[in-house]
Amino acid sequence: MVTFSAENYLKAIYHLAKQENASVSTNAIAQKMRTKASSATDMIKKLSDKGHVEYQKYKGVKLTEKGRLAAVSVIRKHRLWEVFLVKKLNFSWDEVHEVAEQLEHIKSDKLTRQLDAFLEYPKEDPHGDSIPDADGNFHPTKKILLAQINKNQSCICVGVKDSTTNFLQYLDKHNIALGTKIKVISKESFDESMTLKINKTELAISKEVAHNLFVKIN
Amino acid sequence: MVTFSAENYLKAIYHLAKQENASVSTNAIAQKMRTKASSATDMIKKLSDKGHVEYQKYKGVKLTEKGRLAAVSVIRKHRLWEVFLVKKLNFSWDEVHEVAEQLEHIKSDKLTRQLDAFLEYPKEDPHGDSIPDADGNFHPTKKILLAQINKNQSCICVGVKDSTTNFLQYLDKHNIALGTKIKVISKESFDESMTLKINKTELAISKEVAHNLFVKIN
DNA sequence: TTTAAATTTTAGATAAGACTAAAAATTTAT
DNA sequence: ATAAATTTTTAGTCTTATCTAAAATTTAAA
Repeated sequence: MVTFSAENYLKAIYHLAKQENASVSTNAIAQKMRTKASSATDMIKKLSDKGHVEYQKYKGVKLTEKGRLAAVSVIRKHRLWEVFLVKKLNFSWDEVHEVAEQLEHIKSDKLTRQLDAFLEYPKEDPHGDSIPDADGNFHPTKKILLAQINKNQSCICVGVKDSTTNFLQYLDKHNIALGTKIKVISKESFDESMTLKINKTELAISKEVAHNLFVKIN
Repeated sequence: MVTFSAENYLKAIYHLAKQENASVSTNAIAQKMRTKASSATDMIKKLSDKGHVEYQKYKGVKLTEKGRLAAVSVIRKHRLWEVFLVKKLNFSWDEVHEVAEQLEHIKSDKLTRQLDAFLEYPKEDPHGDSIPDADGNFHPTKKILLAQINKNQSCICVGVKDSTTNFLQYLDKHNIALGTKIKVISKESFDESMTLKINKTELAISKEVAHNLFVKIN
């Protein structure tokens, strides 16, 4: 049985590795986990003993396939729960993370499977991040920043980069939510501002907004 | 912060105390928690230090109001999650307990509140047990055994006492589920068997069935 | 390339929760 | 009422996860 703490370390290592096969340093792990390097070393040894990471003293760690699967399983659960919280329990985007951090550790394959079905097999979480399937495979993430959408192109809001209450309230006020269809009417190259069409209404947005909203095409 | 383990002990003490104000012995707690008496003593001291129980050496413990509220809060969450699992995720009655044992420890008032609303404020869990409200008050449980229903009286199935797969499959086969309306057509005093009417169909059941099905009147 | 700085590991402590074995207190039985 | 049995507590050990301080190693700089 993998402990909650071990699962969190695996997740941290997974996120830090980003590009497959990169080695992650003890310090980086400690920072991400908000602990001390010595604590990270301790846990690394345990993970290594259990075959979740490949470890060479002073050289950092790499996830094994077993470790990667364990990490991705936690990420899958985290993201499914986030969808549940937003879609079914009316949580806002910025409230879900803390609760999902707890829910992601619940151990029950049936629960995960049924939750996935109940949510109708979502492909992305409320931040626009791809949800891995039960086998640990990712559907490639299609999310890009709104700033990268061309003139006259349409897209769908899938998440936010900045999830401060401030920004979320701004979005709320202008009727931008998860799934909202957005069409880019014009782009100003000098200040990177944009004009959008949202439900027949035009909206002028700044560079800041365009760079903090994730969308997907189609 | 109350640990998972402390929450489980509080729950155990609550269930063991049954009638308010009864003192619970160390051994009883240890048995219920499937640990040793010495472990129970250790935890009792911690709970006492934190004001969750009143403790006198060799005399057992009583929950304080603070302890009672903590226990009831866990029970509330447990039962709400059970309803969720059965009603929304198609779990059967006997599969929910293990998972609910994990989910009951998730800490988020908003989660509990919204889950309650999402489930439309259920009053009973799938076993027919009353779900305490957010202030720790119970709506009195109305569940009784089917065996206690009089001839010509109608009732609604709210839970099972015996939750073996065998029994659940029997119920399934005869179209008895949570919420099924049951009318008692006749009762045999010599073997305590009964004849029921379920959706226009008559069904003869044995004493064993009558004593393992919980129902409520009205 | 040798010293200085940063990183990583080890050693030794602490706290939570559990255990065993033994001591203390309470009950039960004779 | 005293011995025997049972219950409860204490004392000491173990594991997991954390910490601090010090030692070892690697990296960077002069």
